[in-house]
Amino acid sequence: MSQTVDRALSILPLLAEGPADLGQVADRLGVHKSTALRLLRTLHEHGLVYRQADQRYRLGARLFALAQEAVENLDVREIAHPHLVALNEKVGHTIHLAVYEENEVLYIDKVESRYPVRMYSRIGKPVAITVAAVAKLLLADLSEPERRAVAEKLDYPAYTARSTPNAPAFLRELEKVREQGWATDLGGHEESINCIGAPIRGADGRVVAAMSMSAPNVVVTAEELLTLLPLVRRTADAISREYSGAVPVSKETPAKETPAKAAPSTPSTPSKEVTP
Amino acid sequence: MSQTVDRALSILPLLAEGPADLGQVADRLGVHKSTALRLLRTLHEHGLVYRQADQRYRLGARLFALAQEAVENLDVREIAHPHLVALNEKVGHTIHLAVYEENEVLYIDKVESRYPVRMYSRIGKPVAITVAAVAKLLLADLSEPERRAVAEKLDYPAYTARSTPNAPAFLRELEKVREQGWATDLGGHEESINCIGAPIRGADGRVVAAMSMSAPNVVVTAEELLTLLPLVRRTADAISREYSGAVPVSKETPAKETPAKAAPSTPSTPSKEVTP
DNA sequence: AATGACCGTTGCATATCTTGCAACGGCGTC
DNA sequence: GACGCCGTTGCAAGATATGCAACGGTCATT
Repeated sequence: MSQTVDRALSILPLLAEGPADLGQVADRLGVHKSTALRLLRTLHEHGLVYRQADQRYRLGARLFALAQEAVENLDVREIAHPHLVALNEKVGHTIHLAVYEENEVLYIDKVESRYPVRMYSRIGKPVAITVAAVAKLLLADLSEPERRAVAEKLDYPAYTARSTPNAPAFLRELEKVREQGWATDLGGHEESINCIGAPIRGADGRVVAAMSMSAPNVVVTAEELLTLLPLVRRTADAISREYSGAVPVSKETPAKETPAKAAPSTPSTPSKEVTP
Repeated sequence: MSQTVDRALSILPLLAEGPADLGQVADRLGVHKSTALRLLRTLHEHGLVYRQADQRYRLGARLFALAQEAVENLDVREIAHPHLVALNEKVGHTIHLAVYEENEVLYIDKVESRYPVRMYSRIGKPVAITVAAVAKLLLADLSEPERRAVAEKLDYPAYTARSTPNAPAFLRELEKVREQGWATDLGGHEESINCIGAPIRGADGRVVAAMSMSAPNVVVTAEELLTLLPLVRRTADAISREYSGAVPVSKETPAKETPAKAAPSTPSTPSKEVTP
């Protein structure tokens, strides 16, 4: 809606591919060099792009800082983190936390496995949306027409033989996840890795986030992993309760029923917070 | 230099403080609501801001993705990472990697301590520039006038009694670091935490990054930590050599076979990730 | 239930701000 | 030494962003 800003912002994904010089940027934007120069200057002043020694432009430092602050403002994350760590310390496997936003599912927290086998995933990375357990959980909560709309638009890459092949299969899977209240990814993304996940719900029952536990076959089989499902679900439920306004329980005593905050229109508690 | 873009980008740090509605954004920008609306729309289309259920705006998902891609395009990081992991596996302490950019020092990689004691730091977070070992190393490499210019502009927060108190003291410290080729932070940021660091140099001898090892007093004393200095310096030197174009030594260095090609414009290896 | 206030949204006319052009200067190459 | 390449700047023309005023919806108040 604003041409100038639109062009300026288009530079960012372009630079994400790698450093580029003025001419390249101008060409790919389809504008005159002088125009590109001025846009880059403005981005530079805001720290979003950085000019390296060879005069080429790269994405800048403030981008990290912004992303960092953004992720820290997500209150689900704040609340969930200690629970995730506790679960990780109990079972040792990798724990992920993810949210759905604007047709994308992305990890917002992760606790690394204690086992030497490392997985590659990163906070901020978009998730393989058609197969990941957390993605299924988050999408399953959408309304039926929404689910269908999303499912139609997706690609269905065949990561493995067990990847979700197409939209109908995906929708069936979402239906199943919706009913049972938990999800799995058994080798759907990487042949040797299984995940189980559970939803985290807000006071109104809507799914606000999803968590999962992942482990490679070489550590535990899928069946063994599934025996941990109750643990995962309990953790997710505990997070849900706390997120919905319940007082954090002191220990692992599932404990006291605290009156859920009934206020439908949550008083605008400014979620202002300061990082030490 | 471009007013429109300037205004649009000013919204981002504003939203980083927390969600805000249209009126607030317009006020703080000093523009009409309709103008703010159009700017926000453009930002929204690019995924940089997200509109949550209560209609307020937040920083968006693409911001993470961009920061992520950006950090992965840093070739120093690519090269250093396996070395950092190896060092961490040997000694168990937390390892950081940082670069200097535009008057800021920021972490671009981190390998967590194996010990239960966690430290507070995050990739992307600006470093406590006046006390951190990595900051000293990076600034020490600047020319004398540059160092002075930077040192004058800085604030010198007294995190602890051992924090660098002022510019002259900082410049002396930088001089010392410059001569000895390594740096420490002994309780300058957190009373109970010590760090030792070493510089990573490019082919031309300039410092391109710095790494450090951190450990709390309760795990090892400062003296014990200092006995690990040779290990840190060797690791840093190994990274420097590889970054300068040398073939990775086959010894304990990770098995990443690459022809001795110094080309820095290496296409980043598509990072495999695993879905929960 | 009706009213009023608030907030986000839209169409439009004005004028501000951006754009492309052409020319300059630095730099490495032929 | 001259040429070509790339980043940079001043300027005029015109496209584009801006503020205004009005609309419509939602929520709180009476």
